[in-house]
Amino acid sequence: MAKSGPAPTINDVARVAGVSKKTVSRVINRSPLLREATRAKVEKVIAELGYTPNPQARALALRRNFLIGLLHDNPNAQTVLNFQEGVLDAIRDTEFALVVRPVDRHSPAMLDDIRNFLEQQRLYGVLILPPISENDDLAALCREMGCGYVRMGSAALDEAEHLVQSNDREMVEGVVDYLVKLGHRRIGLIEGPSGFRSAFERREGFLAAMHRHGLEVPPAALAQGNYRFDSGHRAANELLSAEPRVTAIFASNDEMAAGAYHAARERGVEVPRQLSIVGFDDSPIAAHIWPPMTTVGWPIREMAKAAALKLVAPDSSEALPSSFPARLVTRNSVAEPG
Amino acid sequence: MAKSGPAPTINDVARVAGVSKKTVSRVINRSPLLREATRAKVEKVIAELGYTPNPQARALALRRNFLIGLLHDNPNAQTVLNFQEGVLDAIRDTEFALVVRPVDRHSPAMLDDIRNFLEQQRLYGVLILPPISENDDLAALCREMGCGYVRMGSAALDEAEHLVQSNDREMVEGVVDYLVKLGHRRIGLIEGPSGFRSAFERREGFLAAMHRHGLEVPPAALAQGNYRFDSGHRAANELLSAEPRVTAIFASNDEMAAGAYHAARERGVEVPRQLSIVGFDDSPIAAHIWPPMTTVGWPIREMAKAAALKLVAPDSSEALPSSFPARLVTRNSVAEPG
DNA sequence: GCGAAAAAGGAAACCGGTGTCAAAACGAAA
DNA sequence: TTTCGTTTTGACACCGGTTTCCTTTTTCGC
Repeated sequence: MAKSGPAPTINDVARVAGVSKKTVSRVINRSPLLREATRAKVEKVIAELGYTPNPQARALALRRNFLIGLLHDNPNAQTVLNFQEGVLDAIRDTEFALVVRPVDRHSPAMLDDIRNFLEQQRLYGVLILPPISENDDLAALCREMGCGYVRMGSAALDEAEHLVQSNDREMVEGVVDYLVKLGHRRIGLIEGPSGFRSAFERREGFLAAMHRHGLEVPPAALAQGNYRFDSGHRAANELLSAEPRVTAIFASNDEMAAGAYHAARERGVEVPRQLSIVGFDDSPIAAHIWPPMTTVGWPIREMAKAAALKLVAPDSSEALPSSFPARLVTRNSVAEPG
Repeated sequence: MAKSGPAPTINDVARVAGVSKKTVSRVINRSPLLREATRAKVEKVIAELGYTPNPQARALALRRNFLIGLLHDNPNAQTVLNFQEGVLDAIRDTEFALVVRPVDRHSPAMLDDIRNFLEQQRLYGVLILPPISENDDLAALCREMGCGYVRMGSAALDEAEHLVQSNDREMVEGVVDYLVKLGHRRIGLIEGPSGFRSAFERREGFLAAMHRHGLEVPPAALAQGNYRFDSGHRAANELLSAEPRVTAIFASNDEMAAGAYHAARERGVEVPRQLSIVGFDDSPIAAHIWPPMTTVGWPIREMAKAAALKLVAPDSSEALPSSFPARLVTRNSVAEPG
């Protein structure tokens, strides 16, 4: 393995093995049209030289490359990072690589930025994380530019081939069932920002379950947040100042739930004895806050893996599920009311 | 801007503009050997056709590509993500893209994995985040493979051209000064894992400052952690069971400091009235925990930007600092003792 | 207006792979 | 041993850029 000098090329391999480059190419691509003896001979030389095909040359000749992009604008770092790891699980030992692109949802130039990015890099495809995965213009842009894409979402945002989905609505219903079973009747909701599909699904799940249990949801039990810590703090303050006070709060994500913890603490309301709190996402803060928070976790890493496979190997991924079940992570922020 | 069909190539531009491909290439590369009229003519056609050079073809011809890698194995998602954004700040509007590669520090195959990755992708260079940035074998591997690299670190790990550095040691000394000034005398340290340069620097800073103030550091005031939440919890329990009890704890990162919060709470020790706690990193948990944590923050995004520029534009980045000052972020986890 | 130097532009090869298609090698049947 | 039909293999063009080297054009002094 001579490591010095320029990396060996397909020509070097061909010359040393005494075959044509095309034959080497066939070996690399596992063509079945090869005699076993030839394959062995070439593979030996490849190993000796430590040859690796040049991905840029391959990309050029094949008119496609091996870069998959990750587009995100995410309030939750841990989710994004877990997602990255899940994608890596899928593409490790393949020639694909993952390029990331944080975007600014609030910038009016976002779509143009992304268009430039796609034009420049000519990605094989992109994976889109919520919340921007809910942007239909973005999906349309991908289609228009002939760029593969898979969206992550909490609802049926797109055709199955472009979607990996979680069942937020059902899970929220499960949370409400759980709280009701413990005896809670006055349950407050901290909603996510309007316009977000995930926020919508979670609210609908909440309202549906409350309705199913025959429980009222007065306006004072509904407060709006924006998925950020501060907004959860503010929203919880609203909920807690209404009488009769709610005995439980479901927040549409963990950050806001953590904000609710603060609000409760400031008011001398003890969690969970006087107030139960449930979050959503199972982000690290849920485990680290005191008392540890009961929340809903979704299998982000598996979802990421499925999304990546759907993009790079649509055939083999048909067997994989497109919808993933979240699960309740029970910790210590919930108790019987009173 | 005909968006349908295959993207226009340099040949299309040349044909439409009535010049040779070389001339178009000169325009793209801003060659000064061009008449203004020619440049204008070609640029007009480029704009009309919506032409973008194919990066794979460019990479092939130039024998280098425009991918920079991010190698990390990080306990802190927010840091990694901030870093990614900082890198993006630097390479936005350039042809570079950022490829991420989470690695497993504990895997014996790590170096081989990374070698394969570098061989396969032929990156322009890599950015290496702590803690694996402290791995000298990894740096040696990059050199051996002719791959550019810049390491982030809390000490002089490498030559200036390969390093972007924070001044952890000084900052920790500042923390101790601050605590001493408030009246603390018995201060405990939760160390990071041995073998980590950042952990070493932070400990040395701590010991140096204590020494400078003429304060003792009995063995019972030193506890070992591994940068994870649980280890902070355990270490704080050790510190808090020794008598006379420490009145302040400095933890080498925020996660461990959060663990110390838990330990204090479990023992009925009130923060900050009975125990002051200071963390390091200014990660989100520091702002979200109750009471909000005083900690040390470093300008990760600026450092990332500097690191990326150092890699892709070493000339222009000479003006940028290589060492960045951390700063104390004062919140509510520190009070006078007693 | 002329010649020379400088500037501008083009032809062809090349980067390292892959596709096409024809040639060569092989095996079985005659 | 020849023939014919498969398999294997190779020659060559091509992907979309850049580089080298050479020709053409322009500029300018005289």
